[in-house]
Amino acid sequence: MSRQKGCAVKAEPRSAVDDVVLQMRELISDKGLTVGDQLPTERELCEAFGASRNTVREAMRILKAYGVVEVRPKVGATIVDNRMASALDMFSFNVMEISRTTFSDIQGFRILLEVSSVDEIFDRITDQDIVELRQINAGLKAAEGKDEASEQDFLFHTRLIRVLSNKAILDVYGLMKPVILNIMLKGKTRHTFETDTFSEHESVLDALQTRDRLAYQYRMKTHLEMGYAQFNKVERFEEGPDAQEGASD
Amino acid sequence: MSRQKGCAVKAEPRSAVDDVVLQMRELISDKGLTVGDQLPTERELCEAFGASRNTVREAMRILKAYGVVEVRPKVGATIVDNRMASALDMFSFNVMEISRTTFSDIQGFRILLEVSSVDEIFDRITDQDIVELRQINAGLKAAEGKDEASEQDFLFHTRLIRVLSNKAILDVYGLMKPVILNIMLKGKTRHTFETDTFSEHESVLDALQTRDRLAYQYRMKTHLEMGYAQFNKVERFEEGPDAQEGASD
DNA sequence: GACTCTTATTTGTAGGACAAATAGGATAGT
DNA sequence: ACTATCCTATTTGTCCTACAAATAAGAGTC
Repeated sequence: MSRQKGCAVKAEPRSAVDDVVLQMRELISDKGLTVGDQLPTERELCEAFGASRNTVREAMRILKAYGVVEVRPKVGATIVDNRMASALDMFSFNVMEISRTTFSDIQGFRILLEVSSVDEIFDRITDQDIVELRQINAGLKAAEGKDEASEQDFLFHTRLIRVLSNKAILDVYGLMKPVILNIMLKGKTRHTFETDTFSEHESVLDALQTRDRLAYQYRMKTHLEMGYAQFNKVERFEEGPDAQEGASD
Repeated sequence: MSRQKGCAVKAEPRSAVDDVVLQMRELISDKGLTVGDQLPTERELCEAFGASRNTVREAMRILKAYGVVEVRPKVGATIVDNRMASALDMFSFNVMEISRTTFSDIQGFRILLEVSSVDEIFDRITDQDIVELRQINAGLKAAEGKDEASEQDFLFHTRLIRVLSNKAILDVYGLMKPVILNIMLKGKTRHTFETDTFSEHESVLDALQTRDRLAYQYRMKTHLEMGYAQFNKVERFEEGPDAQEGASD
């Protein structure tokens, strides 16, 4: 009933939810809130904006979808910046788009990211990182089946990428996960993971540990191309593995 | 009271709203719905998914925020594709400083992609590519305003990336477009584009033409870091060499 | 047959209730 | 005195009902 509320100043025929979103944006910039800061509780926002809780919640959903806030029970809304991840997610709506992308593109992308970033990686990697990478690789060797092994394989590479401390790249990796897992599984057996993949990873880690750039680049590139070669051998140009895809991410 | 998570399909500890979003995505891809098609009414979705209307509405808000659906009273939800506009909107949020990390991440990503891919680029680039790149750069110089100039700037870099013939990388570039445009616009004037940016591009092209790898890498890296420096100059927040609180997550 | 009006349906908003999660204080044990 | 555990108050998550606003479709009128 009190739908007409005090906003007579600029009472556009905007929806109440959009109105609240706008007021929240103003609140954020007016108070100079940044990442890590908290927003008022839902009920406080209701009072402040003269809107019902439903309306405030729908507005909050928009901000969440934008990757601008994160909400936890009891704690409330915290300002974050996950917009890149949100953007990727919203464009992954056509999962088919990226899935149909030829596998070789993804693999070429990975070679670029993991091999060419050698300088950054060497600058940043710590002994602790290498310890954890070896643990993950041990987990790969101990994996029960192909699926678990490929998960560990993927984890190994994302853990490596993580040392770049670049969330955008990590997000992209997450987006490509379904495709990458597919590549990893193609033409491999559990035994392959346990032997070849494992030792390839180990040799990469050795190069990392001794800070041997050339060895790292050569071994990592060979490793990645190996997987791709395996893939080509089996698949040969066939396409369409979307049947069993579950998007577990 | 019927909050017992009726979906026994795969009862993950996901929120009900996220669950509905997922089911809607499945519905869309299962039925092969595309732009212009209608979704069932809210109440039908409630029944279909066993969720309350509020939950369905919040899920719908997410899809709306993603620019995937459009809702009109009485008519219902129509599938659209305004994702690019939504992306732009969500990155227009940066009245706040929350973008610093994102910006540096993206810029680091670009350096990795455009500088480190030098071998691939040199292998593949043709004279025709360089001709077109010079045309685009001429367009940059002739641009009317900042916005048009930044578009040309972006086009220049995507055209360069295009020679990699890697759709995955190109797609990722497309996704990052809103952020990249933002970076380009920060601390630049139309004049800056016309002089500095233009000549930096030209020197990069010269290096490409003469196949001078070192010069290419140096110039491109400098060019990209220049943009980032401009950005920092405006923000005026970066002090220490690396104040990374990269405690992961 | 064309126009206007009513109606039924659907979305938009409000407000209340309860469950679930949890931060922070209260309490008990050593 | 200090730690560990439990309790409570607060906050988000979900469901429900009710009504207003918008509007497509059909009924009624000229």
